[in-house]
Amino acid sequence: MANKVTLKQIAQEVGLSPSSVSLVLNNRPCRISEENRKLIKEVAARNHYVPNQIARSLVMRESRTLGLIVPNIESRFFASLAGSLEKRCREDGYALFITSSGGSADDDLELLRQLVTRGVDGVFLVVGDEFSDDRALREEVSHLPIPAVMVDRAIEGLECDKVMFDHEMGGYMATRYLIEQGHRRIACLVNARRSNTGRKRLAGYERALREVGLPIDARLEFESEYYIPSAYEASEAVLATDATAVFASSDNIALGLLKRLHEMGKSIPGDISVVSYDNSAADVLFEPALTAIEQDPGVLAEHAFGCMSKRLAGRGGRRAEEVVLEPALIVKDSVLELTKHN
Amino acid sequence: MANKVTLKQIAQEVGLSPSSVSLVLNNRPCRISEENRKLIKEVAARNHYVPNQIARSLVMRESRTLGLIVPNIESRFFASLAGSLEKRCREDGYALFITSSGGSADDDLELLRQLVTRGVDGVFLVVGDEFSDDRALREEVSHLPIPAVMVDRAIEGLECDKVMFDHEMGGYMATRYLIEQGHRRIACLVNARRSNTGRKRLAGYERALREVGLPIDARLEFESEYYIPSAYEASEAVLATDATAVFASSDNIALGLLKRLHEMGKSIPGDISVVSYDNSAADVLFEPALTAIEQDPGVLAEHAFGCMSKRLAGRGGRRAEEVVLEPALIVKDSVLELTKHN
DNA sequence: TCGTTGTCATCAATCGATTGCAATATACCC
DNA sequence: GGGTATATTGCAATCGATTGATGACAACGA
Repeated sequence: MANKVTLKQIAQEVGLSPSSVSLVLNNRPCRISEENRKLIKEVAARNHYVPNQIARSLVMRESRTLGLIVPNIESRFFASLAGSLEKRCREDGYALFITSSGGSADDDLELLRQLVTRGVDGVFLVVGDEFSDDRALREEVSHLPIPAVMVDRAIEGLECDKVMFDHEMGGYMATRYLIEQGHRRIACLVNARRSNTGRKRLAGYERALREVGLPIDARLEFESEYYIPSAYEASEAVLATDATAVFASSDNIALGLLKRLHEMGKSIPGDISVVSYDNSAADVLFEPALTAIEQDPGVLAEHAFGCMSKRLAGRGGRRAEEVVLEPALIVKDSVLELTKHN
Repeated sequence: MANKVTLKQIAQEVGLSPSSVSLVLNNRPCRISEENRKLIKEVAARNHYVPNQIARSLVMRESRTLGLIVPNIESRFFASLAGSLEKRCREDGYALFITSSGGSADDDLELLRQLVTRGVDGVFLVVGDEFSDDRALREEVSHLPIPAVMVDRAIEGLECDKVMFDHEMGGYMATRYLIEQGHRRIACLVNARRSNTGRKRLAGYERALREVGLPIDARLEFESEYYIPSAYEASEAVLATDATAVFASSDNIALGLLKRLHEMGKSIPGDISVVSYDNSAADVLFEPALTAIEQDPGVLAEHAFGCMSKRLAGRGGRRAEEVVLEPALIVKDSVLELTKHN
């Protein structure tokens, strides 16, 4: 374990002042003899000198570092988002610090503070979906000294750049598609109690039904958290209905459902049709391949970075920007077309 | 977007010196009147004062922050490792900065520098598996001014704490199990060309065969990257052999294999048995459930943090510590027991 | 000899916090 | 009232780098 080498030490060794060393190593326009330049660079290299960014950003007031807070890095969707975002940041010379909060507003707040006080130039926030008490978090975000972009989900009523897919539209598209395929009794399995996105997807589901005059039947609306076991538990009740199709509002929910279906010896789409959400596990073999509403994390990342970039360049407008992206329906093999004899 | 508030400003507002404010806000033992204490805290709160960690760690020379570099955060295994590690760090009051390199040694190096110069107190490295040119990286790691712990994989010949599962043992266990189930023609699909771990797993596979006197047949050893499409491509050749079982040296490889198997109408384990690796997608429905060698990322994280913790406390030995963990065989339904009539 | 120009390099302030030591004010004691 | 304790608070250096302002010195012309 080597010691940290400082500018001053390098300066001492070459017999010049710290200023000169700094100037040379940063390739600033300055009048230092070619001879000394070489010497400085050589000594710096030999000593494995790396400038202390902490000291540097203290005076420069920028770190070319961005932060990201996701609720759970172990989720495929967020992992993918984080991956895309990091690549994008790096392209522009920013490092991205990815943090995972566990989903509670308190942890979110703590991480946000950590990032801010560590001098990131901006933060991407995937927070505020769960209905934990987020007043403190909201307060903090609204007083942030750096730009923030909310991604995928938002804290309600907060003036802040937002980039997200239209969850209501996604729910609508999924349901609409099932209707078009001749389904009339369509159940849904959503996380409406604890998630804004879940609520919106549910709203879309209901709008699609309403639009064609189908009844909104509370007995067909089921609740599940965004975790496989939760959906697995909830699925039994779903299967006890007379629904011919289910709209599962996330991949994990679909996976839980599938597991239960499989155990009960039901086949898809023979016994029941399924439309899933996210499509984030599309590369994994499913039997059958799941028809799903896709929201590409890469696209989300691209737009989020765009917003951030503008703000960082001071080109952001006074008002918050709101980017709403349209999800896509990816048709595969999990929906049966019913002959229409309703 | 609020302005950043500094100690000095708070001091000015309360009419005391910055030192006093610092002392009070950090709850240092000092003799400041109760009255002023209250005043300071109130003003600080009202102004949303958050200490600038950058300035602070400059003088304190510690940031209570750790860094992690993984090759690809989108991989389930690394995502899970990152998640576990972050939780563990937080328990001890450390924030973890997760970065994802993309797998090239150059990017690893760049990220490592970023982390170090940003003042993390230590780094966890999941690097050095791919055979890119890692001389510079190795050089850098060996001159690091902070503790480093290599996790899951290591740069060969580098004196540095290491925590990893015994990959050779994993390959051995998988193959041994297949042999015990009566298989004699056992193929393997590994990433031996570009991965140390792959090489070791292959070595384990060969040891198991050798141990029972089975021939090591190069025609049964196939190469695949750790990505689904790569395995998918390679799988056709595997299926053209007379193997009754395949050892797939990662979950992704197994998934690619399964996809191809499925397309060819082959059933598992009826037509061919499969043992996979990682078991990181265990919660996902596979048909059938995959028998696999499991290496729990949580365990890896726990030990890695343990090493780091020791180093940070100065309790680390002079020599590097090396923790080798034994993987576990998780038996499920993808292996057929053959009646022994070899 | 003085002034001018040009070249090479350094000074010193600054970023925002921490902290050992010094300083001031008040109280207390004989 | 003189002197010591004690309670409060401030000074100034420090961490490691950046940068606008300045200085030193040589060569050259008049």
